[in-house]
Amino acid sequence: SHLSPTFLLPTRLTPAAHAALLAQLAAHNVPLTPTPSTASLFLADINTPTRCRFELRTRGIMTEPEPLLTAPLRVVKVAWFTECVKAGRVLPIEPWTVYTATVCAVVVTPGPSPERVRVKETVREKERKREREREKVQAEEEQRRGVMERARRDGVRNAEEDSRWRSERSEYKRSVYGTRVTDEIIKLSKSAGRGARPSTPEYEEERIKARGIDEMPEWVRRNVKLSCCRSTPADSPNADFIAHLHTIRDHRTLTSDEVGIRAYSTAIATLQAYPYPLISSSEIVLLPGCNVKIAALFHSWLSSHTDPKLRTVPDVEKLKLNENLVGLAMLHRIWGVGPETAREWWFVRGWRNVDDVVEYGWKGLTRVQQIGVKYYDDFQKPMMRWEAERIRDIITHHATLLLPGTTTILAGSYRRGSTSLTDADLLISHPDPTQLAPSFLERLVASLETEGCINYTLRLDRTAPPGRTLQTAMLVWQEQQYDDVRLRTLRLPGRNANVRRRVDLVVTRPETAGMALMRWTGGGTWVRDLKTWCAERGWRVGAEGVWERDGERVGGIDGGLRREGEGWEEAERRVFVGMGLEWRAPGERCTG
DNA sequence: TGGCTGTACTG
DNA sequence: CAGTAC
DNA sequence: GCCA
Repeated sequence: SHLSPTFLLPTRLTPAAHAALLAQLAAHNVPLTPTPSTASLFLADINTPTRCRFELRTRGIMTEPEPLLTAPLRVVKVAWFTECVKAGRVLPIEPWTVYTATVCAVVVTPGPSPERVRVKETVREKERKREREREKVQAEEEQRRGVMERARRDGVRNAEEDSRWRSERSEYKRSVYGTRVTDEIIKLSKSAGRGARPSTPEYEEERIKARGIDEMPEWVRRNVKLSCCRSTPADSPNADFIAHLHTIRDHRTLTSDEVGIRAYSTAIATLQAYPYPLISSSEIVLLPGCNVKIAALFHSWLSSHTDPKLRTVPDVEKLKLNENLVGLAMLHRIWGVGPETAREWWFVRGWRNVDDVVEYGWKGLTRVQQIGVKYYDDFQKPMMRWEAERIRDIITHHATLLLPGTTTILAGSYRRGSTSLTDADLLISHPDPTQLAPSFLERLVASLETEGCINYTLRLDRTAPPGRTLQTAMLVWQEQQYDDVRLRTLRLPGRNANVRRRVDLVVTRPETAGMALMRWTGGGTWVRDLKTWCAERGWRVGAEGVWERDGERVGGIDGGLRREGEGWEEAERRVFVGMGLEWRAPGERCTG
């Protein structure tokens, strides 16, 4: 009661905890104020003054640090209050005070009010929780019924309902019966260990129909889980089914389900590496990174239709029709808009399309989001390989003017062989380590800007702390090729109709060229597994791809560009060797 | 039952 | 720190 | 969601 107007900052509090605390504060007659600008005491779960200042600033309250005795405003740990309650009396506030300050200005920001922030959190959390619950229920149901049980029952029912499946030599029939039998095998071999299979005569005939562990690729038999240790081509005989897993992973992305993203990425990478058309769900369970859930999805897909071209997974189709997800995906496609922002715009602000974003929120967007919105359409358009090559040639030209002897290579999906690209990743280096000044990237970007090739710099690593060997720039590119007719007849600068492209530049010192090339060639899961591979060996990847063990550089790994005319690929090859990995052509790293 | 690749910029 | 990107 |  003798306290000043108090505001509870919701930062880092769950909505439930926030609400509970508010109720508790009210119950103890703490004078709560609904507007932070009128408060002089803030309760918060924040540990640093810097963060306090930031939190207040986002609420339009500009502060300067001020000594405790004279400060009119202070931020205090929530724990102070809870301790007081526990002690049954008012404890000294000083030990819990994180930040003391004076207010220099209060700005009425057009941005979200604290209340909106709170609402935002609530909605977001609810959404996530709802998703989690839904999936948990679904998963439990899967477990309860059991893949095997379901496969068997469905197989029987289908066979009885439709005599076609019995009379025809349809692949479907074979697969259903194959499923039945091999599920038995899996059950046993999973528990008894790989390769342990029942050899009773009644299985002999059936085993021919479904692929057994002995007929699996070598990496399956060896249970190789990391995609960097096997070949993953771009084309898969199971592409149709894999596409459904992609849909689920996209959903997990939009709901910020990190674990789900990881799990489905692993499964996708495995199936993408699997060279045979899948016959049964039991076959899937043998694959590393795939288990009953993926098998259930496959079974669902397999039994959805006799015609492989028309097969679907009902649960996935529901996702595709979910208008919330469709909307979120659309907003998420804006460069600079991740899952959090997409959810806030869609659920809290109610923006339904990119035009809504422009109309109602333009001023509140970050700079890169504005650029992302501006070129929304262009950035969706795929780029042909020759375009990436042109970009490479132009940049190489400029780089060489700046520094003769510069060498470049296109990485990313271009190097993996994609025919259509979403961006161009260009690596730049020089065989002589003494030649690459820390400012090289900045000067190169400046040069390209002067030339008019670059519209915007989305991000640029400025001159780096000593020891950094690698710098990146993320750019918006537009080829300077004007409308010739207008230029000649009207003598006007024609309208440049060229599509804006995303271009990433990576300048690496020659010592780390091989590593950088690996990193930027991808794909995503491949690189992740590469890091896992190294972590399993006690190796660490430094920021610029320097390989260390206990602070020492790992012996034998030499991914440097050599002066003697050796190229990028050679450098990368030596990294493979040094890490004890078999060389994989870029086209075999298509982990999706 | 815990852990999941790892780093850097921006606001 | 949270969000985003590679 | 899968694995150790």
